[in-house]
Amino acid sequence: MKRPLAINRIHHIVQALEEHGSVSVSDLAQRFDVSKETIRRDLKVLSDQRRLSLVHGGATANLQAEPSLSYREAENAAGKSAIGRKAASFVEDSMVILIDSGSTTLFLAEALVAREHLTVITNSLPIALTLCRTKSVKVIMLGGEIHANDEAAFGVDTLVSLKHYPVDIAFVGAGGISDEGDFTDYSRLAAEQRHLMLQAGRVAYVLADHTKFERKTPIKIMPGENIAGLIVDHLPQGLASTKAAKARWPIILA
Amino acid sequence: MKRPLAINRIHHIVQALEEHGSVSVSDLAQRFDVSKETIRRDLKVLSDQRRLSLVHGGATANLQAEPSLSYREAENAAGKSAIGRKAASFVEDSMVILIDSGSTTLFLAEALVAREHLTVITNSLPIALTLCRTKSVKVIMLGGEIHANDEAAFGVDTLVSLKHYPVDIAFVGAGGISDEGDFTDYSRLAAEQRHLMLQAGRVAYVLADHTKFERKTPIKIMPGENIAGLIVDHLPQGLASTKAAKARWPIILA
DNA sequence: CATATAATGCCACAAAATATCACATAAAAC
DNA sequence: GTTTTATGTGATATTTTGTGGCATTATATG
Repeated sequence: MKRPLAINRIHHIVQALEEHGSVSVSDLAQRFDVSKETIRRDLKVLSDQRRLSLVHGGATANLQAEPSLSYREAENAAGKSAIGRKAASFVEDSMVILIDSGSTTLFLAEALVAREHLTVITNSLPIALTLCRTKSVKVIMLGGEIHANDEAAFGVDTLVSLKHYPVDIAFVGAGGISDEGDFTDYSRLAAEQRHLMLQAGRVAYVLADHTKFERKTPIKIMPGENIAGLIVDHLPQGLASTKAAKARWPIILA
Repeated sequence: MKRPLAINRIHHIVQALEEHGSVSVSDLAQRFDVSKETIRRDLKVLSDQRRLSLVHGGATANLQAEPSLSYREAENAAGKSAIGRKAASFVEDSMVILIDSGSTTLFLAEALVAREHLTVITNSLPIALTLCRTKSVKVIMLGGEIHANDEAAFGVDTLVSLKHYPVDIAFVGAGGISDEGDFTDYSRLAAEQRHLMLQAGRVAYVLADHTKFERKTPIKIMPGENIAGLIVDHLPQGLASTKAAKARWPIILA
């Protein structure tokens, strides 16, 4: 039996996506007279290439206009919110705290809006904006090059400014957690910056929701001696990263 | 058998929300021919994503994600918008430009969102956020203490960072214009910072709408030799400040 | 202001559509 | 001929949706 070329399907799917904004598995299966499973595999390939986003029943075009941070804010919002509130419970009035960029830490910032006499140092634009509008929290923005995905500053300027502030508690995020229990990041610069942020606080907490235990990013964030705990929403069972993290850090469940 | 893609509903809901500002559960249920419970679940998802706010019977657009309500409701928005567009016309691709904080300069930033290969240095949180979301403009944030009223960074950190960047054009605001035609500001620090911002550019433009000619603020911003013009929406007649400014600076009408 | 009434929201469960996975098979490549 | 790749199939798991009962909220009416 002759087999139609798969590349034609792929091409057609991309075209249909541009035309209609979304495609459905059943429609495509019927149109090309192949099984739905095959279409799903095609869509998975395109999804891995970031050319579309999978949704139940099909796929949808990647919207460029949608800010990536807001998108990440979307996934596991409940868990991240709980982590934010838990982290906020360690903060007392008149403290100087450092808040790293990220979707999870943004929830921490939101949990702090009612506080008074607080000084917050951050490299995140949305966190700075959220807290400065409260008028009761003093905000210091760390400058530097803005990474669009994080909506936050990274770079030499950031690292230099960081040194000038005495920080009571540092709240730092992570890109992922390795099988050895190390916190990891996607770039050397980000990992170095997070390392120095951890060092900057008298004590430091790492904020990570459960999805981070399955996410592997290539660079290790060197930990400091002052890590008081890893705040998570819950621990995924049966993962090497979970087991290693439990052995290495005090786990704080939100 | 075949089920319409849920993502299309979501897209339509978001679109209807942008168009009308609010949506109702019953209308949506009828339009898509699904149960009201399904619509409620859709709205719940969007609510978790902070893309709308639930209200009894439907949902309303969420303005919280907008850059800044205060800026959007700025007085003389039309005039400031014209100034912003005029200022943007001096900017060419691949330039490095400095944009000061303020409501007028925010309109300049919005006029630049479609540009490519541009580097923008700013101390303003909403400007940085607006431009970094374009993904085609490189943004460098000047750090420092955030002043809540300006939603922008001021201070030693800001001044120090400023020195490291070679700026083609500096666009600077002003708190007011004195009877001698000098630009003035609220505080010594802000005036000093604006002075250095003016100096930082090969050329500099001052952005001020007509209301500034009647506004007197106490501290003089020392001007540099490189001021290429004062961009205004229109000149109020019969004021000492207008006459003096016309004599001292090239006036550019937006 | 209190109460009645209708509309809306919430929850739990069941049914249907869809997704996932392991495995079998046929085509293509070597 | 063997290996690799693509596709189909069926069992099982997950997600989505609708329904009905009950709680809550809005609106009208007295």
